[in-house]
Amino acid sequence: MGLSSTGYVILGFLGRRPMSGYEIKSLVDKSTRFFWTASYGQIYPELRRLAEAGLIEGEARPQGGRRRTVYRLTAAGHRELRDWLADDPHVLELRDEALLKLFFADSAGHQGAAEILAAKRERHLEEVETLKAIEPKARALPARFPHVVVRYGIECHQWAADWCERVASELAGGEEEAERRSA
Amino acid sequence: MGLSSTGYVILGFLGRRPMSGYEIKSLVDKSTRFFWTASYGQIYPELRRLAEAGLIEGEARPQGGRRRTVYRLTAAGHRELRDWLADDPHVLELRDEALLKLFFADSAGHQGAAEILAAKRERHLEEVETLKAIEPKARALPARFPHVVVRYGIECHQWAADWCERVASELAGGEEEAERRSA
DNA sequence: GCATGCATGTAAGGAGTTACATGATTCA
DNA sequence: TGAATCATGTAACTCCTTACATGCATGC
Repeated sequence: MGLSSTGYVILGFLGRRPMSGYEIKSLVDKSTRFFWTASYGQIYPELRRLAEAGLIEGEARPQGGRRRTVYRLTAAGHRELRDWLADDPHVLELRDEALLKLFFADSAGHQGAAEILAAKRERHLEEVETLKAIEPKARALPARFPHVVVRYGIECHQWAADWCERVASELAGGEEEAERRSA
Repeated sequence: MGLSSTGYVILGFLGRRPMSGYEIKSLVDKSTRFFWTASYGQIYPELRRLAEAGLIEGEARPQGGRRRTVYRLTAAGHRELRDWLADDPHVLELRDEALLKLFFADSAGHQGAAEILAAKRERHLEEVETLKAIEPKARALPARFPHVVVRYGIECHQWAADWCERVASELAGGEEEAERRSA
């Protein structure tokens, strides 16, 4: 079928229960954003395309005078979601500016390298804190896997933070030696 | 100065030694692509912009009848590189389709979830193999940090593969229990 | 002679973000 | 009354990839 990646996020959320585009966006911001983002500029046009393709159905559900459209999966949408889940995942991309800087850290001096590592560590620890704040909510959900994924995030960022600390002390040890040699 | 992200990759490589756009691209493909990609469509226009901004200088260095331009950092380019390395890194983005599927795995059944975990594990192990093949070359480099970063990649993907295995067996244990209950 | 690698580039298009515009409702 | 939240949407823009075009050099 060749849906956009955002299309599958939408199908995934609608697989749980019917909801509006706005609600999908706020759930994305609270959950999948750590490994898969989506903006209004993608979500609303994609909702229209999915409806045209017959994978979802919209129903007007105004709240007072505030217009609102709630979407649900059709039978075809359920099939599409299941097929996608059964396919081998392909996208696995990382964009890590700290790692890029570390890669070029020979041009930064050993003080510079230490700062890059410290900043990277700090950043991962912030992510750990953010995810730990979310964790209880994920655990309370009727669905089981959101919590599994949150735990992945916590453990992964903690691992990365620990790696930074470990490498920083290895580097500091090596530097002391180098200083003795050059002294 | 507000360079594009590709601009800094170029400055980083030129910080080691002068080289052509083609060589930058092939080095990116062999090294930074695991956490920072760049295509010809970005590199060649960016080389021109960097030259216009006075951060790099191109010199014609044909090989026989084959035209070739080798770029080097100017003093301003060195400064720009050092300033960028000293700035706090900002971009840290992950796009992991397997994690997205796992997040929605409640719609996939426990067999489906097990398959997602197995596929994710397999993928991380492939990355480990790819990076292990590169590692000796990185270690042999005069620069020290490329090797540090390759080790990060190997250890990180190995950690992720192990996590998948651990969670898969937790899930399998839980499923046996659930089957006993429903039997 | 042909495949592979070196080398430079562009055009088209897809993906995604940001900013903006609009307007209702809720709650302090 | 004003801020925050709910709700939908678009326009402009950036970033980036893919595919293509060109042509020389090297080694089998």
